Amino acid sequence: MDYNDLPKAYEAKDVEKDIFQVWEESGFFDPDKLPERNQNGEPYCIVLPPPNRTGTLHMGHAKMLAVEDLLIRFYRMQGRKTYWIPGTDHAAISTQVKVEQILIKQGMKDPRRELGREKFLEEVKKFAQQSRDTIVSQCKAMGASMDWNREKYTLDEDRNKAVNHMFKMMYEDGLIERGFRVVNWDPQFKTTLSDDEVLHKETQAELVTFKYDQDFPIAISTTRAETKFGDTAVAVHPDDERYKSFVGQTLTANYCGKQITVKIIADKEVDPNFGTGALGVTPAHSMIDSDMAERHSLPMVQVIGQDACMTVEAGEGFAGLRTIEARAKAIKMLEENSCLIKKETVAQNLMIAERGGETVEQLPMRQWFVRVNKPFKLRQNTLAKWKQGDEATLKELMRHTVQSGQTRILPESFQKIYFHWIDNLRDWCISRQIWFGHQIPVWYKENDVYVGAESPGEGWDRDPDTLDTWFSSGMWTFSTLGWPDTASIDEKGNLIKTGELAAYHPTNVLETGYDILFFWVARMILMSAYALGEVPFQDSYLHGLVRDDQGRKMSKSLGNILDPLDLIPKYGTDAVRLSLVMGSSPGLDQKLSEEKIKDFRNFTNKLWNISRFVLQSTSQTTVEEADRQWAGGRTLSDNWILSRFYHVQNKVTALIKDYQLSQAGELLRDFTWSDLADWYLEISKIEKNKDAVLWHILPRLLKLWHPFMPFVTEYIWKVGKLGSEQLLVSEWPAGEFADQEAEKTFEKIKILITDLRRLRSEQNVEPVKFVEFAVVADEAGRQVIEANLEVIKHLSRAENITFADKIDDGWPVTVSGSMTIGLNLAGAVDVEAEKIKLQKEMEDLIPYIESTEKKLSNSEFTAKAPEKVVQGMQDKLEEAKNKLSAIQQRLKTL
RNA sequence: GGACGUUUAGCUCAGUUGGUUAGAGCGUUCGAUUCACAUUCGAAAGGUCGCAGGUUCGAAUCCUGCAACGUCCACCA
Repeated sequence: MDYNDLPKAYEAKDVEKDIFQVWEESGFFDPDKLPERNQNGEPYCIVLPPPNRTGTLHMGHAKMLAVEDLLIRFYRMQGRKTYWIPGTDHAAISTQVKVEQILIKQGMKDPRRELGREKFLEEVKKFAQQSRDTIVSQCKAMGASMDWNREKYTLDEDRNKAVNHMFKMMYEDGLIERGFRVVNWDPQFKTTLSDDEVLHKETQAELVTFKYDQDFPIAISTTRAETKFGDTAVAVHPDDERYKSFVGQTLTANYCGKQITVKIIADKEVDPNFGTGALGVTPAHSMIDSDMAERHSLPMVQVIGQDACMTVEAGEGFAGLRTIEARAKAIKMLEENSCLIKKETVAQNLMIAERGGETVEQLPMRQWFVRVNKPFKLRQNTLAKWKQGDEATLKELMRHTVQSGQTRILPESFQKIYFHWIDNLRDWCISRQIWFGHQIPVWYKENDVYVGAESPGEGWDRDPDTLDTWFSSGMWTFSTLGWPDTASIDEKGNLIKTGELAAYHPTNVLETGYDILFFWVARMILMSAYALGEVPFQDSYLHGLVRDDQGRKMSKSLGNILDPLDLIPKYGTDAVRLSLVMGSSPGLDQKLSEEKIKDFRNFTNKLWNISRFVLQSTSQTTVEEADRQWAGGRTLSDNWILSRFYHVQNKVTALIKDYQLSQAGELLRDFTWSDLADWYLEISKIEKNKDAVLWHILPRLLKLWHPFMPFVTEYIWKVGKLGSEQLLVSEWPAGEFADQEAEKTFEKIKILITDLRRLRSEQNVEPVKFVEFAVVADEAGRQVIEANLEVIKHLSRAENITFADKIDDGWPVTVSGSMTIGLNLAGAVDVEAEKIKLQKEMEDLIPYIESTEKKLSNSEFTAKAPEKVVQGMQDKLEEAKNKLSAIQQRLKTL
C-alpha cells in the first residue's frame, strides 16, 4: 500500500463497521476462542450490568460500556482470559408499564383486562425482543468487545431455574416467608413496591389537631384524617406526665360516625414535643404504626382498599370515597361536631411511585418477604468468618463482606452510604402483582403450600404473582455462570465450584452507576453471600451520572438529551468514548457537551495524522527491525522521547489497574500531542535517522491507546501493517528505559527554544536573523546547544545562530534559561518594553528567592523535609539567583 | 431531621500517604502557517485553591466551625 494515498482526515464512520466485524468474526470476544497466551492466562471477568429492555441505550449506558470495554481490552492485552458477560434485564414493572402506555396510546383503555394475561404478555415479550435487538446493536456500535453468542437474559430458562432454586433454598431456610403486613401499594398499577421503589416528594399538607369525639380525653394531630377510622391505639411517650394516668386504659370513641376502640400505649418512638405529644396509631396504613402495633399486640383495621378508596370499615357514608374526598369529609364532620382544635399548613413528604409517579398507599396485604434480620443456619462456610451450621442474618452477611474488605466499594465514600442503608433495611417485599416476570414458584391447595417450579398435582393453584425484578438481577454474577448446577457443598461445608463458576466467580469488578448501589449492588452481595458464601465481585467501581453541560439531568422534557447513536456517526465512536472516560472522577457526576466530543474527535484525527506522518516520511521498516536498530546512534532527543515514553507507559499501566482511567488518558494525551507530535516529530524533520525510534514507539503507543480508542488504533495498526495479529489481542507493552540526564537536558533545550519563540512573538523581531549565545555557567551546556543547534534553529525559526565566549554588556537582550545562557538577539528591539518585562520578572523572582532562602536556612525544615525536596529547592534557588543576576546585569546596560 | 458529596483560572476539571514558584483542556488576546494534521502550530493574559479559625518547619491537601450548591436516606403522626 502506498501510504501517500491515506486520507488527510480520519473518517470514523467509513471504517468502524468493518473493523468491528473483523473483531467479531475473529472470535476473540469469546474467552474460549482467545489466543493461547490468554487461554493460559488468569481469568478476568466482568458482568455487564444488563440494560433494561425498556427501549434504547442512553449516555449512561454508553459510559458504562466505554469504561468496561476499556478494562476488558486492557486485561485482554495483558494476557488475561477475559470474559465479559453480556445480557439484558426484563425489568419487570418498567417494561410492563411501558408497554401498557404504548397500548393505551394506540387506543386501548385497559390493555390488561382487554387482552388477558397470555395475550398481554405476548405484547410485552414482543416489545422486549425489539428493545433487546436495539440494545445489542448499540453495544456493538460502541465497540463493546463482548460475545453476544453467550448472551444471557434475566428472564430466560436458565435464569428461571436459578431463581426457582434460590426461592426454594431461602424458603427452606426460613428466609422467605409469606406474611400479612403493611406494604407499599401502587394503586395505579395495582402492585406492591419495595421501599426502594418509592420516592418522597415534598408537598404542602394540612395538619389538623382534634379529638376523636368530644368526650375523648386526648387530642391528636394528623394529615390523614381519613385513616383515623383504622386507629386502634393512641401512643404517648412513657415519660410524658400529661398522659401517664391514661396509659393502659382502653377507650372507645365515636370517630365521624364510627365506633372505634383505642388502647392508650406508651412508646419511646413518640416525640412528646410534636403536636399534642399524642399519636393516633393506624397499624394498617403506616409502617411505623405497624411496627408499633406489633410491639404492643394491637389489632389492625384496614380502612383503605387496593383501589385507594375507603372500605366498609370506614364510617358510614365513607365507603367507596376516594381518600382525598374522605379526608375533606372527615375534617368537615370534626369541625361540625366541635372536635377540631387546630388546622395548620405543614410541609410533608408524600410517597410516590418511582414509575408512574402516583401516590403510594400503605396497606396490609398477604405477600412474600425476604427476612433480612432473621438468623438462619448457614449451609456452607461463609466469607471466612462463619462455618457451616453457624447462625447469621442476611444483614450480617451484607455488612461483613464490605467491612472485611472481601469486596471493595469504590470510591470508598460509598461504603458509608452502603452501611447506612443496611442499618435501615427492612424486610424486602418480593412479590409483585404484575404479569411480566418470574412467576412465584409456589402452589396452594386450600391451606397447604408447596414450593417448587412444577405443580405437585391435581387441584393445586399457582401463585399468580411475580418476583421483584431485583430478585433475579441479584443473582446475576452466578446465575450467568451455570449456578445452581456448577456449585455444591462438601461434608465439611466447603463450596465446590465447577465449570465457568469455578473459573470466573467471584468476578473481578462490577462497574455501574452509583444510583443503583442499593437496588442492585447490595442485593448481589446479599444473594452471593447467602447462596455461595462468597462475594459476587472483588471490586465494585461506581461511576457518576452523565449530565448536560449545565449539570442538569438529561431528560426528554428538557430536550437536552445527547444520544450516542446520533453522536457516533458524527464524531466517531472513539471520540464519544474518550469524552465519557476523560475528565471524570470515580463516583462524581460529569458534565458532557457536544463541544467536548468534538475536541476528542480532533484528537483521534491527531493520532491518525501522527501515524500517517510516521508511515509516510520514514522508510518502511518492520517493528522487529526497528527494535534492532534503535540501540545505535541515538541523539539527545531520541533518548528523551524514549525515556518519556517508557515513563508514560508504566504510569498508564499502573493507573488503569487502579481505575484512574481519566488520569491515564490525560497522561497519554499529553505525551502524544505535546511530547511526540509537537516536539519530537518536528525535530525529526531536521535530525534524520529517526525511523527506528519512531517505529519503536508507534506500535507501542497504539497499544496503550487501544483500550481508550479501539477503532482508530486498530485501523492504523492494519493500514500500517504493524503486526501480524490484530491489535485487539496484541501484547500490552512493558519494559524500562530511563535516561534522566537526557530528560533533564532536553527540558532545558525546550526552555531555551521557548524563550526564543517568546522573544520573536513579544518583541516582534521578525524574522530572527541572528542569535548569539553565551554559556556562562557550564561548558556542557554549550556543547549540548552546539549539538542541537539545527533543532533549535528549526523550532525557534531563528535563521542564524552563533556563539559568543561571554555575555557582552552591550547586548540588547539577555534571557537566562535554565542552562544559564546569555542570549543576544540581533535586530530591532523595543528597549522600553524589554525593561518592563525584565522588571516584572525581577519582581516575581525576588520574593521567591527570599522565601526559599529563609526556608532552606530553617534547620527544622531541612531536618524534617525529604532530601529530594530540599535538593530540588536548592537547585531551583540557584537557577533563580543566576537568572536574577543576568537580568540585573542586563537592566544596567539598557 | 440524619448522612454524604462538591466548592481550585471566564468555562470543564486534575492535583494519590501534607513538601521544589498550584496544573491541563476549552475559551480570550496576539502571532504563525505551501513543508502529517486549519480537525494545525507558537506565545501571552488569567487563580489570596468558598469563608473563618486551628495543627505543623511547611496546608489546595489534615482538624474544627460556617456558607453556598447538589445528592441520598428517614418521614414528625
